Amino acid sequence: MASGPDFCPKGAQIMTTVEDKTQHRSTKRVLDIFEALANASEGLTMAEICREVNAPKGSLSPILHTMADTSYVAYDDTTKRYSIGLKTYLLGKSFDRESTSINLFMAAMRDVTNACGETCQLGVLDRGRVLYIAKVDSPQPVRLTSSIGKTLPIHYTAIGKALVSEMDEEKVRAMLQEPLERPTDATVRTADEFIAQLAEVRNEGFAYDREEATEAIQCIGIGIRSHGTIQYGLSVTTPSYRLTEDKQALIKEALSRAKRHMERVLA
Amino acid sequence: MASGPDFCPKGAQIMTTVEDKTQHRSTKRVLDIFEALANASEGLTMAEICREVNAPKGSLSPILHTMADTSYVAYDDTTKRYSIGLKTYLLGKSFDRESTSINLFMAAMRDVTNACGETCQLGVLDRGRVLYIAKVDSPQPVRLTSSIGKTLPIHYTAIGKALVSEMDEEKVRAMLQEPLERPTDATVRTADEFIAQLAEVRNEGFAYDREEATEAIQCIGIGIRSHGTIQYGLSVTTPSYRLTEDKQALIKEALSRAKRHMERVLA
DNA sequence: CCGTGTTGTTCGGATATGCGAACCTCGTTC
DNA sequence: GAACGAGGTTCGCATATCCGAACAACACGG
Repeated sequence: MASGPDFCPKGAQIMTTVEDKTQHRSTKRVLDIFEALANASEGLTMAEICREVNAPKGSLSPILHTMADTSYVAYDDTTKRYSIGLKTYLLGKSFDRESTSINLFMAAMRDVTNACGETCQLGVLDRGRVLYIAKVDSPQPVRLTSSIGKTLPIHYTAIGKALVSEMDEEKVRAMLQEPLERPTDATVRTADEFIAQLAEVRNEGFAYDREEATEAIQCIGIGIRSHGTIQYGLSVTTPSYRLTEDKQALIKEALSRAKRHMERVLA
Repeated sequence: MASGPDFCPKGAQIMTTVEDKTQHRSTKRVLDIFEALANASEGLTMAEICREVNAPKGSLSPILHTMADTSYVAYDDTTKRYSIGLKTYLLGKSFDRESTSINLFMAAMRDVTNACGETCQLGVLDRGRVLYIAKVDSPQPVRLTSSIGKTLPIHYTAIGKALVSEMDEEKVRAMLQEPLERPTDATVRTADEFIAQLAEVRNEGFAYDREEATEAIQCIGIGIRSHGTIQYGLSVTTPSYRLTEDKQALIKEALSRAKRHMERVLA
């Protein structure tokens, strides 16, 4: 195969982003629609969906119909907006019925939040970024908008650093999209700097986000191991002014305890 | 239409069931795969999925790859089984984040279960059947397998009767698949009988399943109205031996109270 | 009542997807 | 180690899907 540079498995695509390889187009569309709808709390019109998934409405029309007919998406006739449907909601339910681990994780996270009074988050690596999959809010006044289901880059999140701390350097470099996005002045500038930080994470067992994602907010993270490799990242988020020495010790202790619990569950 | 026996909109299909009309095939496949995986707690092999969705593996392969690449399904390399993935779980989460009503419904249902000590269920109409969307278990020893996400016919469920009690007779008849499935001796025999029951439901405000679905189990249901029509059905399930006169009064009171709460929420 | 901006549908040619069977790669069994 | 079965991939041809633009339906504002 690969008979020349003109080889292109999906000829018609415009190839704006390089991310698509040998994906099944229709399937990707369905999933992209789900994702777009999940991120839009008020629902989306067809035109908006077209923009999000980068497809003409003529193509999306039959897909949306099928999804609506089966209640996987809901269609509001008065507002002309599509949103996540009941069946989709139930799909998710069936997941945490089966996968008891998620429930046990949540229990461990509640313990952490109880112990240190701060928000606790759980994330995994998803295509080079941190995907947040669970959160237990601190009892303190709410701040951070809930980011469950959203992703952030690995290079300015404690969970991200924890997740990749033991991976091969090349693999990690491949995940970094240079130039590195820098939401604050404290954000790491270069891949080399980032790689250096990972050595410290390995040494200490904890990963830090020192106001690198958001001003005046810090995180402490730890990696959760399963079958030999770090699969999950657990973190505690706190405003800097509350992060005294004692508090930091408390948080680390709570995280370590949760790590032990979770790793026992993961067998 | 029906210009001849050779008319067939999707030529390649074998057309075992008559249910497909102008659905987008690929989309339906994706959704069917989701549904199959959701119903299989231990995951499915590719061959099993092929049977479930009635498609050759050559066709499903690219679809499953795409779904797995994006974490919407999980693939266990050692057991060779596919199951619902993290992203799908998060889709569901995003639903109850938006739709606050589901959470408020759950609160009302917990109140019902607290008040009468029995299992409370919530369902909607989905393509002529009752789709169970939420449940609060009674504190009593567990029995009924959880049926969230599953469907049952309308003709032997209290929720089903409540849901269709105010609909046009023809529409209701269209939902009944004759001959009527009869899981117990008490199950209604004919469409006419069923239609007659609905008049009673309208009169009394409550729908009953008197051991029509399962021996020795009864349900009392009530319809929840939104924008003028009954959109949800709420029910309490209890073993017959526990259903005394007093208990029945208690249940009806709890259901009525929940109905008021829920309808206020629905605006 | 006509522009203008929506949402959504239709249609024919271009092209990706689907089917089915043969093939591959492992384990297992005898 | 040959035969077998299960999970998965590949490939050519038949065919369903996609694109894009034009069209239809409706709402809103002047």
